[in-house]
Amino acid sequence: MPELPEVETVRRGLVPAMVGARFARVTLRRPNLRFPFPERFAERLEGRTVTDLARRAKYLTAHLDSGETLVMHLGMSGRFDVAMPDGRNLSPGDFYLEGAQGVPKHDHVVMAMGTGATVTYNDVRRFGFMDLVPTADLAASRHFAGMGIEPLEPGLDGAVIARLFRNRFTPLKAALLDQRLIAGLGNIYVCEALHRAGLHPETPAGCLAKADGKPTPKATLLARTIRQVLTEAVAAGGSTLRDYAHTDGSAGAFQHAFRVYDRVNEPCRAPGCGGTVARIVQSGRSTFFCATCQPAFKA
DNA sequence: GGCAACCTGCGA
DNA sequence: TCGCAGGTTGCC
Repeated sequence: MPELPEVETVRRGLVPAMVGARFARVTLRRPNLRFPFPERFAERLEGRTVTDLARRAKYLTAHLDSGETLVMHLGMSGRFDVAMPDGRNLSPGDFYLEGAQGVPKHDHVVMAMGTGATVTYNDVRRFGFMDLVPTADLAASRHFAGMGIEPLEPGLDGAVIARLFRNRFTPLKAALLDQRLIAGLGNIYVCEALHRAGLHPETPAGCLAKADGKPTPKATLLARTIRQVLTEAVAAGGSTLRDYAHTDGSAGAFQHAFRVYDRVNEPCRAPGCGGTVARIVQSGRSTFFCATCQPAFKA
């Protein structure tokens, strides 16, 4: 469940259980997720204290007092179950449905903290991964080298979009999904941001830059709608889709605010539009848009 | 650039 | 049974 707002929601849910806490016991239920776990993974965590839990794009980074950083990515279906010592369950972002036998399937990593809290990583499809990197090398690591701008940090504006997209013929949809340009957007929020900006997803990305490289008004608008949709989604606790249950009120709610995503053949939610949401496939993935709000680009 | 691959589950 | 799913990678 992993675009920027969901990962940020997870981060906030993990902070009370992890920051300042020591790993007492780390149990791996299998040798790998998407990649093998690092050498001596559990031993390198056990006894170490988490000094800070941050997010970069869709990655979580837990800084340890050992000088290493635990890097975590949720892939498509990764999530955390957080059991606090007082019995509260803070599982952030979403919740898995308990299996028929009441045993959660796909619990791959169990982290027992010295405080008594237990943090369990669950990932049905195992596209997520964990890694340990020297904190000093983090920015240059394979995970973060070449990563694009953080969209909610100050700086993403029309001029940046124009500079990043200038001379590119790739469709806007693909350009916005390219983590080397802007890092943190995924399928949902790209569709939503393009809709709010009134931009057709097949528009060549370079169309947002004028001949002199300056931003078009649409570039400025897109920068604004990206930040707007992400900010609203973070405030809503992210989006929770289909197969996840809402159990204690902290699951995401932004899916109710989708204007186009996963709404093919339903009415466009733009005020007074009256159009119908369409679905196309771009680089193998669904794109949802409203042809009325987002007309094909004309040069 | 696109596209299949990684893996599992769900709904049509 | 097939198609589809919030991501990323590596190979055309």
